[in-house]
Amino acid sequence: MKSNVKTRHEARAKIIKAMAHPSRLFIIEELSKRECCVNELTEMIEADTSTVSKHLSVLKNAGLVTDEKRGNSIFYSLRCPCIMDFVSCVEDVLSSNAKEHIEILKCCKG
Amino acid sequence: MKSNVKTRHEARAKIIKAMAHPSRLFIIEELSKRECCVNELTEMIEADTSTVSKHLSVLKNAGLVTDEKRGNSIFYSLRCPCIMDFVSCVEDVLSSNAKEHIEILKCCKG
DNA sequence: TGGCTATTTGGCTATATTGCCAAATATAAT
DNA sequence: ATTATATTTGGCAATATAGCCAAATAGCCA
Repeated sequence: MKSNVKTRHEARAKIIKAMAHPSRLFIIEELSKRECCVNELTEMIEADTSTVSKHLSVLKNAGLVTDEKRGNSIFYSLRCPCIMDFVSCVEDVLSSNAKEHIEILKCCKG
Repeated sequence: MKSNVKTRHEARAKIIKAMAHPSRLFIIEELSKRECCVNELTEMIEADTSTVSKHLSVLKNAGLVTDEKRGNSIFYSLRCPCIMDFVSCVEDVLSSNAKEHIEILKCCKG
């Protein structure tokens, strides 16, 4: 693979990898509705605060979210709303998978 | 997090995780142009055949690609072309990141 | 100042992923 | 049948990730 092509895909993979976790997808979905602080997300996810904080830092590092300190809290928000379009594409794959499984079941039954 | 919400995000994460690797993104991009067999992809990627084969099985397992045996080879193709729309969203994030870095540099220079 | 709340960081263990090699399998061609 | 070609599988070592606890940090308020 040519070096510049490799670099391009590494950059993309970095961002996609940041999304590739259930809790982080949950966070992305919540932030697409409204900005949230760490505490709010922690309560929703029901994990350790430090764990959620680390997830947020992964997302921030990838450039998917931004944070803003206001009063006592830090509010996170989604940086590129187009991310949610992607989630809908993932849903397409999922339903496509489900259809195929149903087809396979039909075939088994004969 | 409610159990059904958790399940939904786990399913999504599984698919996204399958995309989250430079070589697999390269494969997805190539397959979006035309179907390819393992050998072709192996030559392009310049890795061990077994490595590429395993990447393909990850993609297949997630339902992102299908394979079809023809003659001596197995041809892989992309199952949901909308995946490429997502890649363009990732590009948005990347260029948005780049812009921000440039802004930061400007600020430093004063 | 000193305590309070919100968040991040360090450290650790458990688990998952990657990529190579060698070996197994499958199919085509001679 | 034997050989050659294409692909997958098993095994292993190196590396990366996840999540918890404890401790550190930062800003607010009395």
